[in-house]
Amino acid sequence: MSDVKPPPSAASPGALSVQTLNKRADFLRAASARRVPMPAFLLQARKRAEGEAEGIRVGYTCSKKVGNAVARNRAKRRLREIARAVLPSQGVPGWDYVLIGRREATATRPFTELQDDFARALAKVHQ
RNA sequence: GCGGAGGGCUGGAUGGCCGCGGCGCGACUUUGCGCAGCAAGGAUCGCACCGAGGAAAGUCCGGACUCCCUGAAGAAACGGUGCCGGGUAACGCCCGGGCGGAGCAAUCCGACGGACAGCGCCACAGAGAACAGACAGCCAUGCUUGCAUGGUGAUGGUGAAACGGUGGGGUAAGGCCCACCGGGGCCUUGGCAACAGGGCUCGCAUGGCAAGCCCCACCGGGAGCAAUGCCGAAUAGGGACCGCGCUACGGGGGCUUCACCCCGCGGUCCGGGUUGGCAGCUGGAACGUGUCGGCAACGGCACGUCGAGAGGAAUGGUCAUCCAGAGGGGUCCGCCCCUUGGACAGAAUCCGGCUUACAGGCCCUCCGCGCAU
RNA sequence: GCUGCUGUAGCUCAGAGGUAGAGCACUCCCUUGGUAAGGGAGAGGUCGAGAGUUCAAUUCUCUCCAGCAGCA
Repeated sequence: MSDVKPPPSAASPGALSVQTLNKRADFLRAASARRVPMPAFLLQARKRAEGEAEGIRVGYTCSKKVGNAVARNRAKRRLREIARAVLPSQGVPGWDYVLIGRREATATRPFTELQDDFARALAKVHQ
């Protein structure tokens, strides 16, 4: 807040832009690629073909198995929050990521641990 | 003080830091006209404001609003409602009253019309389960002394239920007679009505089930915002059947006419394509306060307020302090310290209800018991 | 979001207001040298849950709870 920088002249594409997945086909393709299980979520990821889309894309899945509407929304929000915190620095452009919530665990695991889990899962999926 | 009944309100608070959705303004940027600028857009940035519930839930009722069908109304069919009166846009909801039941009471509960309009069912047991009839028994008469005829329905056993109940008198026995209770009919008084009170009369014509069919009264056309309308893109410029036109128009062969072919219009179905945008989309039978009418539900009037509009779907993450709550410890009994920790649950066209889920907290009214006065 | 449908034995399904059944599967026995088939016997059920009507409810009525479909 100290120095108000002038408005950016152009929307910076590339590493910093994170888009949200919302097509069923994208989810299906990601599901058939690599997956890394974690105590509070499951990460699926795939490297897109050339020219398909730009930047990092991420999707969230919380099915009815997670719980009622309140539990599902809460899990989705926490997943969004860790993605916002971790992906700009540790995500790789050209990849699609899908985060899948788990019952109880996604909502109750301490936030810092959840964040560390995600960082470790990303490292593992990139190898 | 203890126990209980009814109703209402509330559904953690404050502040950092980082984020999300909407709308407005500004910046930046794209496109078009054109070049002062204007219009439309943007997945970017900044600022300001707003941003879940009492149930947003279940989708059980009732509407508004759209589309479809239909000449109007009515009937039939089907479905629903069901004591009476009122409230309401409407309701299966709410209020008041009646009747029945529970409770010492406050109060609570009740699908609560009709069983002489008709049909049906009532297993097992039992003599008999519904216009009665007679297994045992009892009584009388007859005599071939254990049978016949007649009377009786008080007694027995069965059953959920047995053609009123209890008591007394009389009789061979028995509503045969009487009293009370219960019931039917008629009249009458009060009440808008449900119904209640009173009088007279009838020895008593007579189970239950209508959440069985049904009768009576009243209500209801069908589908749903994924409705529906518009724009764009893309594919096909299709196929089948029916009806109409059957050459008046267009095209073809043809000099022209007739005739023939392609075909034209409408409807239904099938096949193929698109899963984009905008509208519908939130100011309303709205909410708050006051006042008037009404026992009340509710209504009238006046003033004030604007309170989410997403679209793979926004309210979050984290930290600190406080406030309830729970556990432990200390205590000068005022309290202090540590740990833990926040019910049910998330708008999706919008309203009125019902039902179901719910940690706690606060307030009001009333009843019973105990104590004191 | 809206609209339907279904819950009965381990599985697939019947069922009428009066004692819950069928087929497959399971257990035991017979048959066979042995297995399969066949025959006989047996076990297994809060009829999804809770209220109500009825003398009596799995069945009738209401309210919940699950599961499965359809609609752009």
